[in-house]
Amino acid sequence: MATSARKQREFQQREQAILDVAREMLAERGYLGLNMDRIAEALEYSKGTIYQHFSSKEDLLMALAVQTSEKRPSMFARAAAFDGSSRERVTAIGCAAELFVQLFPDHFRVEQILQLTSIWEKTSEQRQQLLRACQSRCLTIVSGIVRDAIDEGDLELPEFMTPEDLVFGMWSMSFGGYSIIATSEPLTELGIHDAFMTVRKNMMAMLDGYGWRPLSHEWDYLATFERVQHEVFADECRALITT
Amino acid sequence: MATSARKQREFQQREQAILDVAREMLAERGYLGLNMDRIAEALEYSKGTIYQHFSSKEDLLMALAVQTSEKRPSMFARAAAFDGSSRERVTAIGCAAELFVQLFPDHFRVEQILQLTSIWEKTSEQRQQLLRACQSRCLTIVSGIVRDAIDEGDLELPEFMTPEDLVFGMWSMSFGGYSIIATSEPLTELGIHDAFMTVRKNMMAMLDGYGWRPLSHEWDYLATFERVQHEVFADECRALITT
DNA sequence: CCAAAAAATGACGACTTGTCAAAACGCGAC
DNA sequence: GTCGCGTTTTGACAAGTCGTCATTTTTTGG
Repeated sequence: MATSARKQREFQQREQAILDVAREMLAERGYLGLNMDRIAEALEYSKGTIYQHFSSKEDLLMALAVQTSEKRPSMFARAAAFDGSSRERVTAIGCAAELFVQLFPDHFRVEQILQLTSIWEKTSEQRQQLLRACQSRCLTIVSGIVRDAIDEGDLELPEFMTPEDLVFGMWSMSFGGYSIIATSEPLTELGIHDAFMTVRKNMMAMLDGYGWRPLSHEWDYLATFERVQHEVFADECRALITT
Repeated sequence: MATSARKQREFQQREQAILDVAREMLAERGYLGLNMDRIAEALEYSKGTIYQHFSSKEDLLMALAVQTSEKRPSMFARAAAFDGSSRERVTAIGCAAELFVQLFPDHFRVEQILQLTSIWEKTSEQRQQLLRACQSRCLTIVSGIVRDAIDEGDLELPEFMTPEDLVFGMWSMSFGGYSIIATSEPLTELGIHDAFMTVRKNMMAMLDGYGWRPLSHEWDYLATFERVQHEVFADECRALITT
């Protein structure tokens, strides 16, 4: 007999409830504090039931990562559709990336945990691919903008450089910057007073270095950044403030 | 009664042996595969003896990180002493950073494991400070070069930007880039054929963007890079090749 | 050679993860 | 209503790990 629709709905609701509890637990007590028994207890289910949804603790972790990761390509797509020059559009991507880490501050932790190979290996192939697909979609969106810039004559890449090489630079800069922000706390003590602003400026410098026109002294990209916040990600920004 | 010198030496040798075995185990089987019982067994000591050296598994991990980390500031210092323009010297730092990750490819993993807050918290305050001190020494060396550049008139930073903000950019770029290289394997599939070279070029673009003279089209910094490899880090490069 | 100090041992308690036989449940048939 | 059968849930359990500490072994100085 096919499982009734109601049953299925309940199953999905429970899965979401597990994820919610797990997310909170992870944020509060870290990877070692995430505990299948406690999750079961908190939800008043038995452990066996939890294991009907996730084959292991690592699989649960991966599910958490997938759920959040899926929001990034959609944010990137909205940013890429911003009406402006190619360089304004890549600025919009920067805005999306920054908002993403601010909206989902725990996601970075989860991703870092999963990058430990011994943990990654214990997760299901299927979920691994879901995660890779998100990454790949993001990269495609950004390299598309780089190609547009070249086609429109705003950018000429040096010989032997592909658009992907430049995307790799932006990726490194943002991933590295946000990782450092997330893990090395006393950045103000090191002389960095607004780390997110610093990431933006360093990114602008790199794009200036490649000669992506209009250069940052010819156009106020910080203003573009704010326009994107208001025009494209108004809801997200509001959510961030009320949090 | 003072412990005899021989005893002390043996103790230190054993500590090193533990670290060696742990390092290998970690490289082979990851964080979850690192196991105190197995370490004891491999060395033919009892577990209690291992715990005389390290108060916990996490403490052992931290010791591993400290041991490798200490080599970075010394490499940075040698790079900073390179005889050339300020921008050549910062290129030398880039060379040191790249060599460091290539010489100690596992170190990145260890650092990433430690960054999981739930693990970091279980390590001793003393070792935490050792690690922070290494980081701080590196930052000081690099920001010193930036200040030299400003003093010598090779660089003017935009208003409201400190030397540390620029150092943060270089740090983000290299940390992010090397992290991605270490964890996202199929980079060639994404269109990045020589990821280390790409990091170098992206770094040059950022410094060009800040107008750090001589700019990269006025000076062949890739040649400088190779000179540094031969003149400053000849031994390290040889070690890398023979590995 | 002996006694006291130091070092090494490994059985043990506490805690986790993941399994699975058994119990509880849901649902249609009668 | 209640019976029977397939499904779902349960929690005791096996296996594995960390870290401890009373006990045993080794070393040292006299």
